[in-house]
Amino acid sequence: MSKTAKKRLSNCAVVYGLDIFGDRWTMLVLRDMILHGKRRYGEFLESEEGIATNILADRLKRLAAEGLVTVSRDPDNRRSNIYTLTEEGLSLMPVLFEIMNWSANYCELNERRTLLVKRIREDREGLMAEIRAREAALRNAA
Amino acid sequence: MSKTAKKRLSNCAVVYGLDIFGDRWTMLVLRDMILHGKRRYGEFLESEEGIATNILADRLKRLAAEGLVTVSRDPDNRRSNIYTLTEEGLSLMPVLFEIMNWSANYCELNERRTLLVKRIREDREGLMAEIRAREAALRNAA
DNA sequence: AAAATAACTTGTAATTTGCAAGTTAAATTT
DNA sequence: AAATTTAACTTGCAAATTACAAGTTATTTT
Repeated sequence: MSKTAKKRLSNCAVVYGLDIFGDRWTMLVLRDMILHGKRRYGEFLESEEGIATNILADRLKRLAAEGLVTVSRDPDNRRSNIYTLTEEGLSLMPVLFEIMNWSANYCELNERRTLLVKRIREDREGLMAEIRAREAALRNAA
Repeated sequence: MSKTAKKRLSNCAVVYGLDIFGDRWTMLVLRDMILHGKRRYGEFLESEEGIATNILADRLKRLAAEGLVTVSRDPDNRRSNIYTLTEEGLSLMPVLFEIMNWSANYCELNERRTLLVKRIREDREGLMAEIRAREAALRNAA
């Protein structure tokens, strides 16, 4: 039995979640999709953390395999893939926001990020609704 | 500049948090401390995921270095170290609970774990208060 | 004094990550 | 139509990390 399958059988919610999205690079891709609306391979490459191309390809493949994103060809530019968050992916927003909320107590953020954390703390539901509306609009435009 | 220092300067709250506690084994140690009240090296080794001894030692050292736990000698058995959550460590409960909440939508849990998630969803503040009271009692007993 | 316990450390094989160059399909330019 | 550029990867390989198994050290128990 593969390591992944064995771990799935542990039946622990923390293990389950960590195996699906807990990887550092996976979380950063999800951040870029959720917070910045990024959808294309090249956009993820532009993030300041400098992810390697083989790692990005691998993580996108895993996200799709796990059902957190869907992949489709851009009909206007068939060289491009478009990655879109599913409901399962979007429902990770609370996890992402709690990570940010915690970190904001302990690290120094620039003004833009400080405002984002303020919004998470004061109007988290509103922010989530905005992000969902943005994703719905993107899906309908396709 | 070391990789860790370089990443700290990214000033992103998600990166910051992931670098401190995002590692899979670190999260599992935190789970054992928060949910199960584990405090000793041998107790962490007993978890069903089967962490390697060198990895456990490394993660406990990092948690202490980052200020999420403190280490002290058990005065009654000086072979033992006692690991205790700090406020910084305890304040990760929302992150842990959101991971569990998310996972419970997608994986099958046994009855005990299902009840725990139910409690997180229905009385998260009560559960957090209980855990904090337990940790305070442990600190006072020392 | 000898044996057992608790918490590691060490050496090393296996696996993963990350770098840099290369490949393929599709679009654009010449 | 051919050549070049673009977008998204794949590949080979070095470096780093993980995990296994045995060993070490300090302390307690017998």
